[in-house]
Amino acid sequence: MEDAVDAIAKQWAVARPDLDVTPMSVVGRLSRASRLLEREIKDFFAAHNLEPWEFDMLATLLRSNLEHSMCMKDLAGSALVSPGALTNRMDRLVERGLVTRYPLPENRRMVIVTLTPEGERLANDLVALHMANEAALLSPLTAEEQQVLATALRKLLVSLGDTGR
Amino acid sequence: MEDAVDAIAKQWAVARPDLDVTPMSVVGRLSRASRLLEREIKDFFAAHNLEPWEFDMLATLLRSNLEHSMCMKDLAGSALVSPGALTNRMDRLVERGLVTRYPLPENRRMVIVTLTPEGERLANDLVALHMANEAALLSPLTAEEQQVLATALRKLLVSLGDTGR
DNA sequence: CCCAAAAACTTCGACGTTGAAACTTCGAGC
DNA sequence: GCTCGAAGTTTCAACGTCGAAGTTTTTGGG
Repeated sequence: MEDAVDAIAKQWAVARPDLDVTPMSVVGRLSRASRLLEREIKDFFAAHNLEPWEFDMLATLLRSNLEHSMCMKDLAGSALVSPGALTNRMDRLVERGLVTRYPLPENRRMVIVTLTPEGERLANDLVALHMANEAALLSPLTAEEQQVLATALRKLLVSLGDTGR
Repeated sequence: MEDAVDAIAKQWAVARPDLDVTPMSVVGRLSRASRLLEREIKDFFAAHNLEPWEFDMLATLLRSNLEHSMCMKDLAGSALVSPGALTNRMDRLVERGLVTRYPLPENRRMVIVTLTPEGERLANDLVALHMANEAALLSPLTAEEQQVLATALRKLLVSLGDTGR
């Protein structure tokens, strides 16, 4: 079956037959799939009165295995956002009572963010539901297809420098 | 080799061994890869004094094969953005002299956007360079790996309803 | 010691997007 | 012919992001 990117490729074949549009058939699909999945995920979290980025931050802290704490810099790197955006995000989570934020005594340049009990409970409850929702979104693909996707994307990510440090 | 998502999966294995995080290993990689590719592409267009969305709009018009014209609604659908965002984008492209915009005489509800000669020239010049840049970004993957990626993503996109109409 | 550079975070203005409300134009039924 | 609803676009406020400049704290060489 055809998707929107196939339609686009056909148009290029007429408008610019000299071009090889293979790269776009990968990059374009990556971009569109990511965009559409984010929409679905946003709807899912909206049903739980949460923004996707809010869950993302809580889940990152939950899995950190260090008293559910991280410094701002590592949180920003993990979420692929700028430091300024991170400050803004944490302002809101502190306000909602889901995390605490205070300077590290040994090095007061650093600010440590920690899950509150309420934040921890919320993250623990939602992570399972979130995985189930993602599994449902991917269910049209077989397990092998998902595996192949993950393997190819891992190689691409490594080449883009996304090696968790 | 390991990527950032592998590191995240390992953390979950400690924090929540009851969870199957396979879905995240696909969705997470899709999201990160898309994000990182967009960064690279943004840098590429910045070197040509253009925003990625500006090129996206020009290229969409260029390949439309209908006098390089489209109505606002179809442009918004093609770019996966809201109608309000489309109005904003076209305001800027008109201002830069890259497109014209006027109501369709037969149905004055519709607004038709058309490439100017300058917009057409710019799009034609950049599309080839853009494809070459994308090809370079994907070059760590073999042709077969790229093919496998495209095929799996097509299936996913169709299941998400992204069938160019 | 001291001063300069580096590191971590915050602040701030510019920008683009979303989503809802408003506006205009068209079409279908009475 | 009117009217009501639908379709296409624009407007607008709220929101989140980026990137650069600014602040505070730490480190290291002289």
